[in-house]
Amino acid sequence: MSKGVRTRAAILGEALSLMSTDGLSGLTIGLLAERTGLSKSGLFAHFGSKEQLQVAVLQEAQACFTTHVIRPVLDLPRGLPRLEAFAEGWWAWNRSPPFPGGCPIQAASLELDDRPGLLRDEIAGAQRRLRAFIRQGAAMAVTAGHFRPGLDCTLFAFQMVGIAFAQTMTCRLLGEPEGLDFVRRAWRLQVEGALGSAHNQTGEMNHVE
Amino acid sequence: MSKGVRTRAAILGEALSLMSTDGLSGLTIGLLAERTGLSKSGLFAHFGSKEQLQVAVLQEAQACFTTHVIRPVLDLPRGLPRLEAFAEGWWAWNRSPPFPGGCPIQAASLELDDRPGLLRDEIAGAQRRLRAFIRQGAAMAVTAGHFRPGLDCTLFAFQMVGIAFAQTMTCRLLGEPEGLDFVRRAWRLQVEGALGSAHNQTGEMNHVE
DNA sequence: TTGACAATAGCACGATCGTTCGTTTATTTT
DNA sequence: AAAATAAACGAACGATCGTGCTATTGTCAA
Repeated sequence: MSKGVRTRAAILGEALSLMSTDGLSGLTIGLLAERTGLSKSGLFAHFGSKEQLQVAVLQEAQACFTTHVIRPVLDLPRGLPRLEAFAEGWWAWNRSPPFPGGCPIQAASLELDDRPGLLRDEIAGAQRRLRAFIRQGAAMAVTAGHFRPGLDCTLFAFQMVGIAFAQTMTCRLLGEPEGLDFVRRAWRLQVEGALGSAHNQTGEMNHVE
Repeated sequence: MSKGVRTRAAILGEALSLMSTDGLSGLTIGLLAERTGLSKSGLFAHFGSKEQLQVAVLQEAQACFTTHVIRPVLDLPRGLPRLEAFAEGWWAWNRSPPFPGGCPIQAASLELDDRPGLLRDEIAGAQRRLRAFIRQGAAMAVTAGHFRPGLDCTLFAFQMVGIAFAQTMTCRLLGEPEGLDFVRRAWRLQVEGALGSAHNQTGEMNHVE
């Protein structure tokens, strides 16, 4: 591993921290150079432009998410077990990601949604891949007989994304300690609504007399 | 209405548009002065500091939301009718608010969640009030017998906020035209899960044989 | 160990940032 | 209409922004 890639990695790590608290627009070359102990121009040479730096940071954020949340659950059996583990891992990531601030991808999603360009394409791709992962996870649960046939897995992914956003708002913006409870209960309701008919007798939602 | 308040209102209107596309951090005094046809210093004098300008813009955004979404539904009967109308109004607001970009409050919620200060307090207050409105709306539906007794109205609000965020991501970032369908179906599932037992026989979720 | 090359520093640039100040122009009140 | 006050301007400030250059330093293979 040559010197170049090593410092580049260090820069990206520091950039992730900075971006998690100050957002993509708060990620400034001067500030980043100061925190990494490099000169502005020395740091700049690694990326060639601000936009390429931003793209690199977004990709680094995705890689970090994959390492911390996605990869660990791939060892688990397909279907509900993997999906449940992923959910728990995701909630943990959202509450306390390996950065001082919140999840950079979530923040960037709302920051960039009205500004077409390379950056929005990058973040949109990330969100599409995440949704596809959830959708496929739900589909596996259907195949395995955990979830009922005919479940709309795309809608399932949509709902799960919503829970994640609501969690960030509750836990980070409002700082409510019981936020994680709501997340788990909302998720439980969603899962119970998707279960096969064999398991559909339990849960808060069923008040059929 | 004196001259001062009139131009101040014009400034805030333009500021809302600018903020909806470029975020709070993209709301710059120079740019705003250019768009309103004022000089930088002339505009600046209206607020005294950048932070006070930002606070004023956040408050203006709340007032706008109240006018467009909250107030119209207060004429409707309490309980489910009002709640349903609010939902439809909110989805419409999220998809196409009266600004060129997306909902500024949603964007600011994720932009500011890690930066304590006046601005975060302002936006956190806005979100708390919104949640309280939803919670009370659900509570009225319980009182009216539309929703089942014992419904957790706080959780209900949490879930609804999640749907709204997921909608913004789907419709604005990903640009999927069918996004509104998912919103409505997710909302329908949530409502059906909250109905009183008299209505609980219908809907996608019930596959009890 | 030296020569080739990658990595970093230093400096300067035009632009824009938020902010202050003194002045001038509009508006309102007397 | 004149006096008093409010509103807007123009110019400048130090700071920082992203981005070019030209050196200088460091790293790695021959």
